[in-house]
Amino acid sequence: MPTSPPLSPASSRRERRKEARPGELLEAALDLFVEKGYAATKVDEVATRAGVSKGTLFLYFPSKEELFKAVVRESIVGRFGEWSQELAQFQGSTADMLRYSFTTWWERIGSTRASGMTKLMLSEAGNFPELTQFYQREVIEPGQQLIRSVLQRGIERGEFRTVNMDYAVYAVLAPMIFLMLWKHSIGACVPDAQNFDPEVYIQCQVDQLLNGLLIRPSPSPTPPPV
Amino acid sequence: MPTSPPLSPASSRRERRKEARPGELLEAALDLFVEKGYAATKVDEVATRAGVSKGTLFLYFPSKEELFKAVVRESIVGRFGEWSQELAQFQGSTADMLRYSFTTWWERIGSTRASGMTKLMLSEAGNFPELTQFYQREVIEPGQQLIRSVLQRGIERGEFRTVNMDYAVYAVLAPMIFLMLWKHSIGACVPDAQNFDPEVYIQCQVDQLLNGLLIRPSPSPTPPPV
Amino acid sequence: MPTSPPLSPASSRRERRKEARPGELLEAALDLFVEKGYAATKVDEVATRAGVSKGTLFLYFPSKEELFKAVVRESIVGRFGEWSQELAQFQGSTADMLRYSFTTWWERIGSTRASGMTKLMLSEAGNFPELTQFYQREVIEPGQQLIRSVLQRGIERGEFRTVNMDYAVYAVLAPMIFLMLWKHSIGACVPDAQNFDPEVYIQCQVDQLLNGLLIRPSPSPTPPPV
Amino acid sequence: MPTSPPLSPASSRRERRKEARPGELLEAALDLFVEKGYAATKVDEVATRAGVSKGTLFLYFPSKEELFKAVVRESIVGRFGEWSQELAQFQGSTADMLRYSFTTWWERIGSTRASGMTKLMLSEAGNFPELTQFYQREVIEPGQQLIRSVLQRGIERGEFRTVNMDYAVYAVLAPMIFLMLWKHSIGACVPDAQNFDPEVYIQCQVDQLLNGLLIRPSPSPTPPPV
DNA sequence: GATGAATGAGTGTTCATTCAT
DNA sequence: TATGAATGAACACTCATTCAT
Repeated sequence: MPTSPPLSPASSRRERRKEARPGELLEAALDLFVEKGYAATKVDEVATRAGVSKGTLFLYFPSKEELFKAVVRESIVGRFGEWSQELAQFQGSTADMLRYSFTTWWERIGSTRASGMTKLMLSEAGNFPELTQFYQREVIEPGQQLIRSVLQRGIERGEFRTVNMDYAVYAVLAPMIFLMLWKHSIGACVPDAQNFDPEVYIQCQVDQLLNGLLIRPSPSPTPPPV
Repeated sequence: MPTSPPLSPASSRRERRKEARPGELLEAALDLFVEKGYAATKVDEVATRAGVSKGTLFLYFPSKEELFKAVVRESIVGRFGEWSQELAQFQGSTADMLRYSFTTWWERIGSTRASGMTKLMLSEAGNFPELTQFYQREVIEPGQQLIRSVLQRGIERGEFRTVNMDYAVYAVLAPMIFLMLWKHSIGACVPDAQNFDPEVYIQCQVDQLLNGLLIRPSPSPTPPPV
Repeated sequence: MPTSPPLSPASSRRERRKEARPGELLEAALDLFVEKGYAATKVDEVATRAGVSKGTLFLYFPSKEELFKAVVRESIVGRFGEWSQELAQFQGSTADMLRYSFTTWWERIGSTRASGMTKLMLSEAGNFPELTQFYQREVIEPGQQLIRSVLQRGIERGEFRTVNMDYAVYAVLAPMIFLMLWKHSIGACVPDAQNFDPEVYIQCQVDQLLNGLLIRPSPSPTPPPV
Repeated sequence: MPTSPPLSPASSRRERRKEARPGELLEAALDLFVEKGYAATKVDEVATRAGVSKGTLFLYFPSKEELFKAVVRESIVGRFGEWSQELAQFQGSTADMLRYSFTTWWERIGSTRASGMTKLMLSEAGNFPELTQFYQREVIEPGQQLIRSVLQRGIERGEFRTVNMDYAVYAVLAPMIFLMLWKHSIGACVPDAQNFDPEVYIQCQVDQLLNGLLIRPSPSPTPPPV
């Protein structure tokens, strides 16, 4: 080819951008879906925010619905594997382990945009049943498994009471889900709810989770070593 | 004509229907909003389900948005007064009181369609800022107050630990919100989540709430009388 | 009849009102049609302003269109007969006669609601062809005839130039129509057009009509008596 | 293929259409607005007549109201500049100048569809207050200024009587407005009004405007040179 | 006669999706 | 590959008209 080869950085930038297109679109879509919900998000807006035309969006995603599904799939944290390993190697009391779990969850998920995704997923579950099942399979189930393993450890090591495992999981899950939901609904709208501090919330929830409400003879937050 | 005369004119079919219209429409709207979400619910469908024409709906509600607001108001607001009185007169331990609160909440709200509206309200919060503030003011705030009063009683009577009240409220609220959310999202889509029993869930949550996870010297769920 | 005869004024009032219904409706309709035009006037509003229900309106007028036609027909001033007689007996110069015509037209038509009717008729002419023809026959034609007779008198008495009668009529008509139109369009919207005085306008138009723009040797507004 | 290649890409059918769209839509809208009035004109019909779909119309005009405004702006505004210059350079008597003004007005506005828009604008003035003010500012005011300048010239050169300028303007304006109104209302509906010749009308109006009705010593249409 | 609840065809407007360039 | 002009099916909402009471 006698024409000039793509030496110019502009050209390479373009190439890079080209490959990055779907990612940029997913980013933009994630933001908007989280911010406004599925129906209120316009593909036009997604494309514009991603810096491409509406037509281009449909080059990569055959429909708005597929775009949404892709966003959910893409933004799902597949980090349960490493997380699981991390916890497997955890040294120390299970109470500390639980506390650590909550803290790292907040750092890695709760405080990031991924939490918005979860809220969105839960909100739209009814309209995307297959997606919901996918989500259940890929996120919920592994997540619950992780929680279960922590609880199991606590029980086996004689630190935790022997609770009904099937439902105890929710005692751990609920505060997390609640926090994600709250942040993206009431918390984002009602101004005087702004002096709600997520990190304090988490500390209180863990404390509550471990110690319960009732006065106990030995009031130490962490139980005495057996 | 010897046949029964229309004794009470108010009981004529037309008249009765007229008075019932708003209620029937709210019923239909409640069903559909809960089932499909705000955007996916068409006013046509609401009207049809209520057995009237589209025009009639607009006779009673000036817009879809107002219809939604009316459903929210109707389906959630207003029972806090009697509830509050009920609890004020409660005899017995605060643990029992808490258990009672959860149970009646489930009977009156959690297990009804109102829970679907709560889920929807939280999902759509961002799209209806004024409604969200109304909801915060009329529902959330009174609800939290109720919870607070129970916790306060427990602490004052020496039954509960002295916890950070501002955040302890969420330890009670979160399981409820979670349950409503769960029922209407994952729970409604994932078939094998069907062996999830809300009543067991509630019992477990209350138990957990009171006793915490950690082993305690006296393992009785309700503490021995001091 | 043992029941009380309708002696009460309330009853007679009602009866009177009943007979007056169509008139009240026409009044209200005239006001609203003039104010907002045909399309922007809602039958609901007409009925409400007339103090009856929408259904009642349709008892007297089979459709909005017929109501409009009735309004036009009703509000037409059938006073051309007496007017014609009045002018036939006029003593004095035809210039004075013209001036008198303008003045009385303003008093009887131009300054009254009837002028709004004319504006309305002209605005909606295209959408009500049959009505327009009726209007032409009942209003325009007699009106032009009246103007023609004045001009004719002026010419025959040697006061007016011999002008093309078919078109000279419009020189008299145009200022009147213009005034009616202006009042109800620009004049009603543009605030700074408020220092427009219709009576001065009329005086100027008559003066102009008689004397023209060009300088003339004898500059007296009214010509010297022959 | 030996057939002519698309030499200029801009001339491709699609491209050319694109650029022509707003114009075609304005044309169609102008026709329909003039023919049926604002309310009776359906955007569907406008689009169809312009050969596009309804959606396309909203690509170029955000609402029916804006379309209407655009038609008004397009069809009437903007020729005052050149007109003003033309008249400033006019040589000859002011009577001739006035006659010339009427003639060119008829050629450029009166006889075109723009006159229909003027009529519509005046009819709908009350329903579009902001548009009416715009119209007043952009059309009426400059137009009156033009007329005023002609009259001023006549007076200053000693050709015209010293008339009340504020109202004399209407003596020139009224015949024009009347003609536009007449053409599109009575004139378009009443068949026997068809032997009304606008050009004769204009000649007569100018003659009348200059000479008035009254007999004058020197009956020459144009005054003798001073 | 009078009501006003009910209707449903019709209207402006939106927006995901297509496709010629 | 990327564009953006074009589409048309849908939707919320209106309002003249009907009719049981």
